[in-house]
Amino acid sequence: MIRIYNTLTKEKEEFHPLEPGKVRMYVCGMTVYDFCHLGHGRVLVAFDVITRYLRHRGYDVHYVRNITDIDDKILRRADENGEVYTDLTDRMIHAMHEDEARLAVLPPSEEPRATAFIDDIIAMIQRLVSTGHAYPADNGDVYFAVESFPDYGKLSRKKLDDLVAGARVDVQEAKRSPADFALWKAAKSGEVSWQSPWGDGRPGWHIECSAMSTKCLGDTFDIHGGGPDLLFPHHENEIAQSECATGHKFVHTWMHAGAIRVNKEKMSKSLGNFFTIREILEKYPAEVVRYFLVSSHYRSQVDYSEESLAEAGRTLTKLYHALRGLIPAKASEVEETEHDRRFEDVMDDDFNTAGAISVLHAVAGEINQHRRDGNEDEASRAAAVLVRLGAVLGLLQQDPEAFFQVGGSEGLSPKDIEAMIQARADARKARDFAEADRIRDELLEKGIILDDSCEGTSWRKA
RNA sequence: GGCGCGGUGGCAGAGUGGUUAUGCAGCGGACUGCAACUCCGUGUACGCCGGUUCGAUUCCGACCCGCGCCUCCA
Repeated sequence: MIRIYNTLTKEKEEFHPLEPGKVRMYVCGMTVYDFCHLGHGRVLVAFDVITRYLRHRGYDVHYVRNITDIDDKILRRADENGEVYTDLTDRMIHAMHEDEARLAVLPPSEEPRATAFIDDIIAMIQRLVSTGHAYPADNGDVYFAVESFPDYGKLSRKKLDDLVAGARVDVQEAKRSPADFALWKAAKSGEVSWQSPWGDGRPGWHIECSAMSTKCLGDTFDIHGGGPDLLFPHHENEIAQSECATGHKFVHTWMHAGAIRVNKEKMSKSLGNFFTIREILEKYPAEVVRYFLVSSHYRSQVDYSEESLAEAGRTLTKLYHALRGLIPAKASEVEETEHDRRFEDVMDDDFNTAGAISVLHAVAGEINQHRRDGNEDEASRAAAVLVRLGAVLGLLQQDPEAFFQVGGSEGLSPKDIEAMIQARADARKARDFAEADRIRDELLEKGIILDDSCEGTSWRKA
């Protein structure tokens, strides 16, 4: 039985999808005006693992992750760059797909874009206007009337009075209440716009997710996820719009990832302390970054640091060492082990990936023991277990040699390295250990570590 | 100020009312020509103070500290 922490109820609940065996999940994706940073990466990887695990447990998962490709920030950035906004969004969507692929994030089942759903967005706003939950204002915008929805604040636990009193919200003459938010924004001259009953304009920030999720998954669906900073106001507003428009409960389980921090502060656009995924991937192998993300629970805050990434690299190296030189048995031919059961036990508990990784280490230890005992057959069966459990976390799917030797060495081709290894082997055979060690040291200086074994010598990047 | 989350061994990070997390680093041993890899062994960790209990790191209360949201941000 899978249990999931639901932000709406603030409790871990047994997970029962609305339709047995089927999971309908929506995750807020990117607003595409810049490269993805590690915070985006965390959400991408977290929900990728969740999807993989739900499928592993036999659910048919329909995973929708949107792209918001029209918005103030996009228009501003395109303007700064002096380009058509669609050129910017096309470029960023392409970059995002590259980042995802490198992090081994599987594509969602559907990836709807806001600009392809303008008709649905307008239809939803019309429904809200006609039922009195929204109103066109004098400035040409259409606003959601927050006070028309008594449940407003149920997700973020905020009281409307506090929000208004806080006065941090955008004070707008045109709004009836300061907490009201825009569903439709009137176009300024020269801006991209779509026709609507309220004049030319474009959607406000939150409505696109309500329209797309409802269109793709129905009025009510199982899981809605996203980053921690979307909880308010974005998700709160989505609930208000959707429940008022459809008259049904919007989402059963709300899931929010924890923040990535840098020096104890949240990594964020506004603080400017963010590292883009591609920046990080210049310094660390993608799987190491993924391992780092998966090694803590998806809801906990996690500090990004060079040291943490380095440690993740050392640890992942150890796991691949267990697989190196082994041909894993066919996973389908290896029956369920107690490791599989333990893995499911911990993952069933709100996707405890940290616990799951400890199972991976237990399996690796078992492989190494079998190998040491010369029990190749058992080792290859255990390797199959390691690879199949790794797959659920999106780890350990590479050929170990590819992992160890990624990129080769500066100035040395794999061929050069092999030649030096052979020269060292000859020296060792002649018991010229000074020469053998000289060669090993020379390679080490160039970032190559040698591992001897009874089958010969293999190398890896330091 | 309001709402919420958290403080676990040198570090990272799970978990539990009484029994081993796991990983990295360290130390001792085995293996090795020497290393690396691997294996074996090795650490009286649960912010502070009360309470409940036969027993609390785990439950309850207060306190201290850190973080997040309350405004665009994943």
